[in-house]
Amino acid sequence: MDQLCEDRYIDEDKVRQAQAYLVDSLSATRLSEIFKALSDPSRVRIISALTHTELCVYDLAAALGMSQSAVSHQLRSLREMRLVRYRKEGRHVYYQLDDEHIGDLFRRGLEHVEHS
Amino acid sequence: MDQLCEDRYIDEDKVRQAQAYLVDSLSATRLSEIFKALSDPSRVRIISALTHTELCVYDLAAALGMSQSAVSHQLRSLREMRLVRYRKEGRHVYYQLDDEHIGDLFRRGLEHVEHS
DNA sequence: TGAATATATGATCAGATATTCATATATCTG
DNA sequence: CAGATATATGAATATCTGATCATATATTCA
Repeated sequence: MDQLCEDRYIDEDKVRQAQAYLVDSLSATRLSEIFKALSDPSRVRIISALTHTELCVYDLAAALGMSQSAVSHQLRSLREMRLVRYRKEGRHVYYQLDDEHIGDLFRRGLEHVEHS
Repeated sequence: MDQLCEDRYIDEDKVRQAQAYLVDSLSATRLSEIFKALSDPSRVRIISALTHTELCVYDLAAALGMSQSAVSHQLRSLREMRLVRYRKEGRHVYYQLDDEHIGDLFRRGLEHVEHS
């Protein structure tokens, strides 16, 4: 009864129908994490720089006008999200994109930005 | 001279080449804002609920298991980003997606999540 | 080995964000 | 008009985030 009263004003059918299409919580979280990777201007620029070539950290920082430390911290996140991978060559660490999906999303997002 | 010394260890050519492909700051910011819209699990679930039908605020809240207030605050952001639009019908406000790009990015992101 | 170079990381801090709570506004209904 | 319903919003708060600074680790080279 209390249950009914609490829910009295909700359109149960619409709610159930919406829930049927709703992504589950785990997928929602994973999805949000992918988009979070591209939700910061610095990371967008890092990703864009890496869409055409690999770069070592300091060249990347120089190209972006960011500090080495800031870039390194962001690369750490991107690494943990498995969006970039690296290879070491002497003192240098060269980064490149590791996830074709990200490049894809990046390009599609960019199209949208450019067409509006 | 100082200039040269500061830049001594950077691969100028690589940096210039990377900069040629870099998105400009404005595009990077716009792009990051689009992705930021989908960078939170609650908003992902709101967007997913609205991909198939319009919903009024309380039904949306009920479907998501969120408070009316929390949903309303998020809808405000989504409104300001022009990602959703609404129509009023009596006391109810029905929301739907306003940006075909978002639905597109959402679906593509979801594919990636489901295939990995 | 010691100095120079390249990158990573911990601490810190300012600003952003998401939620809750209380309340305001608006609409409908009797 | 008064009460009920539906949504919006401001304040407060806890958490997250991104940058900086200082410093640690690792590699090369003289």
